[in-house]
Amino acid sequence: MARSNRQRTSRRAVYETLRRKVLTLELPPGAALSENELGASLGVSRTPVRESLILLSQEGLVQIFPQVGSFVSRVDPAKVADAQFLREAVELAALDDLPAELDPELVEELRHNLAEQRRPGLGLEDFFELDEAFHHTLLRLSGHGSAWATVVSAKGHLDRARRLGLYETASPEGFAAQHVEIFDAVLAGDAALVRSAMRTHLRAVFDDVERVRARSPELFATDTGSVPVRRNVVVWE
Amino acid sequence: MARSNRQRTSRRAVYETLRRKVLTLELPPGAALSENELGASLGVSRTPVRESLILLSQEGLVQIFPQVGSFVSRVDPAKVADAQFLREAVELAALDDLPAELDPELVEELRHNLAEQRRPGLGLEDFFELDEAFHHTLLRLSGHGSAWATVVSAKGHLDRARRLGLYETASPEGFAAQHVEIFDAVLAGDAALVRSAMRTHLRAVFDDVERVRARSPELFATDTGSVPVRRNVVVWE
DNA sequence: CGACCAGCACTGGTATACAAGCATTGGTCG
DNA sequence: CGACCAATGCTTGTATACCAGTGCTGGTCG
Repeated sequence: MARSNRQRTSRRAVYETLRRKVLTLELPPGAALSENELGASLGVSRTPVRESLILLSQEGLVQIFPQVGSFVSRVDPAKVADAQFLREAVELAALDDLPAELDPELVEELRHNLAEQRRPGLGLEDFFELDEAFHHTLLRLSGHGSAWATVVSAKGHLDRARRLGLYETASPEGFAAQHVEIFDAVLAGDAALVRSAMRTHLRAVFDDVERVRARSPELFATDTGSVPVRRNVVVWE
Repeated sequence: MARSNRQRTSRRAVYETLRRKVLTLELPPGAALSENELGASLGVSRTPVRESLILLSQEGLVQIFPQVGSFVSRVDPAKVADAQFLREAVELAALDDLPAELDPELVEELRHNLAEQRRPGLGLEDFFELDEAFHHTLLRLSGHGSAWATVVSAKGHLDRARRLGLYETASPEGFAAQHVEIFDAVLAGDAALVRSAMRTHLRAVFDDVERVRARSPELFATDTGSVPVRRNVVVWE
């Protein structure tokens, strides 16, 4: 008898909330995160908050300085590059490994996803969700869907940077078109074309990040080892 | 002014101890992990133990069932395959990305490492350490050394399985020879040869795991969702 | 004898109390 | 006026107390 593994513990809720807020920049890079404050504002004690921060810290989204404070990590260009490299490696390897017969259900899912992406008046957050699902489904298509989890946890830095990029450029249409290009190449079974289309797509995302960096350097880390000052520079509000 | 980021908190010590014990199979798959017992045996309270277990659980090395118990994860073949896939993707992509001029310092490090691997009377644990360092240095050679951290945290399952394999076959010599082969191909700058040698090597590791599985099925998971019984079946002892 | 059921012991989840350490800040002293 | 320094309030780290829920177990009742 399989038991529901879903834990609706308060730690899980806090973790997901905080992670979302960090990724959506609602908690901007550099913001101070006090366990006490967060607990009070979320209506729980320090314990679940603290445990969530530890998890986020392992993902690199939060930095914890003992006896000093916890802070939302600044976007580290080196880590963004790492995430980019890892993601590209995994996604390209997966596409190299596509089966001869594609799962029609997943293909239909992709088709529907792409249609949604082109829906007029689509919100930015909605586009991100569809984008995530698109890439995840591509991985599932090659039978390596569960590797997505690792990619996700590694690409936190990349995601924040991408979001910054889209907030500025505000044109998901170009990316959506690239998605279609990839999808068509997959359907055509043209491995080389799939590879180059995906690589172009992912590199475009990366270039976007670099543009943002030139404009908003304060969100990016310079020295990862340095300890930020306490309360003065806090962006929190 | 850069501050020492090294935290020598008790949580860190507990985490590293537990992780090592899980990876070396000193805590075998399926073993029950009581926060109270562990705390008592390590001389700390539940808190650092608990936080360590949460971290290990995020890595997939431990499973936590609320109000039931925490257990060392059984080796999940699907996760082993995932780790294998991810590792292969990353390492091959890195080797595709080698610079024209190799860092002579790293090359020397690799040469020294390989010499150590062939030292007679080498212990199994020592070989593992060298093996890790070898692959990590290869990544550094391509400038993607920091991506290794993600690979490490994802390949926990793979490592345990590999260890099982080496305990049985007990012949690191074959793997050491493959390492030399890869290294020589890198020096020669033969990208295609590098790729095939590395792929052969990693696949050999994976096949080893499958052999072990046939012999010791009790260490492997069948249904990841099922909750193990409490104290009876415990392998601990 | 067997099925059932209530109590019990143990689990992890959460809240709280205390400890150790850092940074700011305001005052004092040279 | 400036450098120094100690008090103070904040931080995270750790220990402990309590809670809700689970599986086992032994006794009871049919």
